[in-house]
Amino acid sequence: MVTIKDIARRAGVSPSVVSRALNNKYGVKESTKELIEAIAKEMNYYPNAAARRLVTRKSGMIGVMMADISEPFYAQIIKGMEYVANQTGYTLLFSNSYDNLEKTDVLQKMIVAENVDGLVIVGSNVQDKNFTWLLRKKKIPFVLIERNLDDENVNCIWIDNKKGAYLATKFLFEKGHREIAHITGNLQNQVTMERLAGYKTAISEFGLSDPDRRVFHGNYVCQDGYQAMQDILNIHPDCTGVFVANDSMAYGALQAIHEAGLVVPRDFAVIGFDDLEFSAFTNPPLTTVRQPRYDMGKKSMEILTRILQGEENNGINLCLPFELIIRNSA
Amino acid sequence: MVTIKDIARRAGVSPSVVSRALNNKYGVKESTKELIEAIAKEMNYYPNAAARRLVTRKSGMIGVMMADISEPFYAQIIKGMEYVANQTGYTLLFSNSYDNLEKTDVLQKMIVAENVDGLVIVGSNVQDKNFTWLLRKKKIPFVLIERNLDDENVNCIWIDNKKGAYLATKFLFEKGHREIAHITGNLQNQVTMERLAGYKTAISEFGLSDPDRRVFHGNYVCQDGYQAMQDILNIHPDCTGVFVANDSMAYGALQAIHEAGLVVPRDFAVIGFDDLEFSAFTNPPLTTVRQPRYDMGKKSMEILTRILQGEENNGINLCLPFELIIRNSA
DNA sequence: GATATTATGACAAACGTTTGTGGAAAGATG
DNA sequence: CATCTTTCCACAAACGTTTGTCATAATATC
Repeated sequence: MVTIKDIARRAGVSPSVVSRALNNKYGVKESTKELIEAIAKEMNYYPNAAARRLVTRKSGMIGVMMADISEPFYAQIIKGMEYVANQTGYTLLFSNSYDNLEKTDVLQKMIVAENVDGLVIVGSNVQDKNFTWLLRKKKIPFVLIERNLDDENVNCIWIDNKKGAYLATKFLFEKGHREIAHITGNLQNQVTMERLAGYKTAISEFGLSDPDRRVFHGNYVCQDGYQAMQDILNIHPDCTGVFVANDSMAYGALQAIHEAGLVVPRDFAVIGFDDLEFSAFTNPPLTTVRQPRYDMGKKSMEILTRILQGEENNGINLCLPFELIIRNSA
Repeated sequence: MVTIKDIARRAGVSPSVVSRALNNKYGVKESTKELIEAIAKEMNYYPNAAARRLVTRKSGMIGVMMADISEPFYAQIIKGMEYVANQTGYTLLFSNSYDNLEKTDVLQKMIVAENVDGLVIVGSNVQDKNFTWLLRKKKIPFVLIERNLDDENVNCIWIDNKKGAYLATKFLFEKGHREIAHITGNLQNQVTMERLAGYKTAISEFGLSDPDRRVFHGNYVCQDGYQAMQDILNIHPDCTGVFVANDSMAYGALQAIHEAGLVVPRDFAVIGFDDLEFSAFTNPPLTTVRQPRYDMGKKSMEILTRILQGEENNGINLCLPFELIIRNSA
């Protein structure tokens, strides 16, 4: 391993000068700085991250917590975050919070063992006061994606799920559907509840039948949408449209409808939520509510880095626009 | 920050004893060990990773390089890797090698700055001797996924792409298709060439027309499959089947066929490669060659950890089985 | 040319661990 | 009781940086 001392020896200076030179600090002659840089490059020197972190008490890492990194929903968010992380030199450290129990320990490790400089948490339930308390005590900035807390000390990036769900349902109504079902996600999830609320508001507003009657539950995966859709077709043969809480479940619903011998959108209308990459390629292409996922990731990192550089304070609350993408499934 | 010294003071022992106690090392009395553990827990102690890494010269991290973490292809691989990483306590450090230029620098950082204990590289072209040289010199074990080098010092996990492609093409032939096209991936990629070779072998063997005539190129994304399929339909109206080098492009192909007013599989047969989660939900569900992606990820980490624990040597060459998944698109 | 000022670099401490070495206390053996 | 082991723990060095302080050399000022 080539260290700062090796370079110092070769350059005939002390290690501290090398450190200052390589970090563009004040107090080293231009010519020796150039010499040192040349030697460092020639010797293929990279500063040891552990040593640097130990003394600076900064890790140069941003922790990213999500339910399950392999969910396609997160792909664009990650890409957005990486885009700015690459520019600013931060390293992203991912961690899955499959269930909430684990989360606390994973978080602790990220915060106190790995010493992350900042944190972005997407879609988790952070009622847990312990958690924000720790972060605040250690003054670690964090931003929540898919959450809208009205705490003016926490940064949030979100979309208006209720309105999105409302408009999706309304779209079905305007297409002439009167018996509209809804497949929800996990009921512990705040987003689920917001979308459900938007659906119910629309149903009530249009004077349709009891809003609770046609609500079916899933957990945001294809298979659940498939199952729920089969139930809907069995229990409510008069149904002609469904608003599905996310695209993955909508895929399953499309298949169930198809297998029942019905044709979308002629016999049954489906509208999803998220606009995953793949939704343009379903058969028929899925009408859905687009979330600006790439932007969500990008903004989250931008906010974080600005706070870390002292250019901005906590308390950003960013509501991003969604967009109704009309394709052929409704 | 609560350090080992704080615990030592509270327990009335020296820091070294605390370290040994917490790491289950020989030489500390059972009762004091229990005392120390209790205090550590009460004070919510987590060892500082930077300090530990600095002295042990081990990072507890495994670097993972892939072209683009947001590609759905990698999701299950990642999940497999995480499954064993969670058990063994390693942390995964991801990095994208969008293009090969960057790769070297990213790798250098991973290896010499972050000090990763091991590396898994999926799908990259590692002809680059510089690269393996550095890893070997530093004795960092690594495993290549989707590669089959006959260097007996490097660990490889792969599937027989040529055979898979051959069987996929053969399947179309047996279904009665005589004019079979192929949409390839990026031609710089070894996997692409293997699948192309399998296709050509089949075409030649069955005495079909010049194998090169119906080969079209894409770059593994939906849009390319869509485009290539349109070209096929225009240029070769006699074509009735296509073997597509991966599922993403097959999705695009399905859509192009559908938009041309043709029905799959009645008018045109499509067979893909990979078996992404989503392929069961296309319309019609996609017939494809399944790669055991979860297993690939899992095995890669298992091999790595065994090597790191000295239980095994380099030179593992693991050929995993693929499987022809017959659905309704062919 | 003497003094004041600035530019440059050397020195050493610190970050929080791990680990080799040695020493004291406790126990075993005769 | 003397000696030999063993058990347990304290001490100190080391890992590769960064950074505050101080010394010297170079330059400027009069």
